Amino acid sequence: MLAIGQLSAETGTKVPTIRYYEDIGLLPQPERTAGNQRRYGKRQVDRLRFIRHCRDLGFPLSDIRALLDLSDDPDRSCASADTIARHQLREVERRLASLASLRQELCRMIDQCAGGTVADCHVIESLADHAHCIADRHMTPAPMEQHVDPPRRDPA
Amino acid sequence: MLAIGQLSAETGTKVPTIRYYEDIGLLPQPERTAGNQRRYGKRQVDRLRFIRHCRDLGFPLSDIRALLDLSDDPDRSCASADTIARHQLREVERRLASLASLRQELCRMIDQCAGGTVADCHVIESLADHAHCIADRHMTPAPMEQHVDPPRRDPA
DNA sequence: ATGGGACCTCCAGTAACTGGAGGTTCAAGG
DNA sequence: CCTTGAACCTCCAGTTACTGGAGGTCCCAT
Ligand SMILES: [Zn+2]
Ligand SMILES: [Zn+2]
Ligand SMILES: [Zn+2]
Ligand SMILES: [Zn+2]
Repeated sequence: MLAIGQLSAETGTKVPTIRYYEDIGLLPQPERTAGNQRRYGKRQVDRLRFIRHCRDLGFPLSDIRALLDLSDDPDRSCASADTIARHQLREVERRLASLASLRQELCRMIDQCAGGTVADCHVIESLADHAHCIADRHMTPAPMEQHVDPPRRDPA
Repeated sequence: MLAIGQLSAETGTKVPTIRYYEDIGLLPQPERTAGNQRRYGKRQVDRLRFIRHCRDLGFPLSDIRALLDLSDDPDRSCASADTIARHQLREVERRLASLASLRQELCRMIDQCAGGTVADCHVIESLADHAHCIADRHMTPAPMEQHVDPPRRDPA
C-alpha cells in the first residue's frame, strides 16, 4: 500500500491533484489508516496512470470519465471508446489547422517589422487591424484544458 | 456614442466580456448617461477591436495589456512589441509540435482498433499504457487561454 | 519521547470569461 | 403623458483542471 506522496512520485501527479481527482469522483475513495491517511493499492495506481496518460493526450476529464467507465467492464463493445478517441483526433486536427494559420499571421507581422518606433511598427499596426491579415477569420482553437506542469525533477 | 450592446455587435464581443475587460482595467471606464448606462466613443471601439484581434491571435491578456501600453505612446521603440510577438510565435510553434505528435499517437490508436470488446480494444490498451506510444513523452501544450465562442447568431 | 517531514481538511486563487437574479433605464408607441 | 418591453445595471456564482497555503495531525526513526 502506498501513501499519497508515493503514489504521486509513482505517477508523476501532484499530491493536490490526486486529492482533486478523488473529490470529483475520478478516483474512488481509498482505504485509510487508523490516523486517517490515504493508502493506495495497485488498482488505484493503474487507474491514475490511465487518467494521466489520457490527460497527456489532451482528453478532457469528462471524456476520461467515460473512458474509465468503459474500461471498467471489459465485455462491452469498444465502439464508444473509439468514438471518443476519434472525436479527440478531430479536435486535435482542428487545433492544428488554426494554429498553422496563426503561425502564418504572426510570421508575416514579425517579418514586416523594421524596428523603428511604435508609430510605424507593422506588428502593432497588424494587431490593430485585422484587415492586414490573410485569413478572413481566425478561429482560435478551443482550450482543451491542458495541465501544465512546469519542469519537475524526478523524485529520485 | 454607442451603448454597450451596440459596441458588442460592432466588435463581436459579448456584453459581459466588455464589462469584464473594464473590471480588469483593459478598457477604461467609459462615460455614463444620467441613468448610469455606459456610452462608448470611437477610441474605445478601436481599443476593443485591438484587444479582440490579439485574443483571436492567441495572445494572453497580460501580453495584450503590455501591447496596449505600448501602442498608447507611439514614440517609443517597437522592440518590446516585437519581442512579445516573437514570443507568441514561439508559443504557437511549440503547441503545433506537441499537437502534431498527439495527432500521430491518436491515429495509431484508432487504426489499431478492430472493433471488438473493450477487453481487446487497442485504444483502451494504448490509453492505459504509455509504453505503446512512440513519443517517449507527451508534452501537452500550455493552455494559451483561448476564448471559445460557440456559434453565435448575429444580433440582427 | 521527540522531531520533522508527510499527511489531513478547507479555502482561495488561476485564466478568461459566461450566465443568472433581481432591479433600473431608455425609447417608442398609444 | 404613460406604459411597455428590450436593453441596461450590479453583484455573484460557475466553468476547467488544477495549484498553493494555512493551520493542524500523524508517522516513524532515532
Ligand atoms: Zn516593430
Ligand atoms: Zn487578423
Ligand atoms: Zn476498439
Ligand atoms: Zn503515451
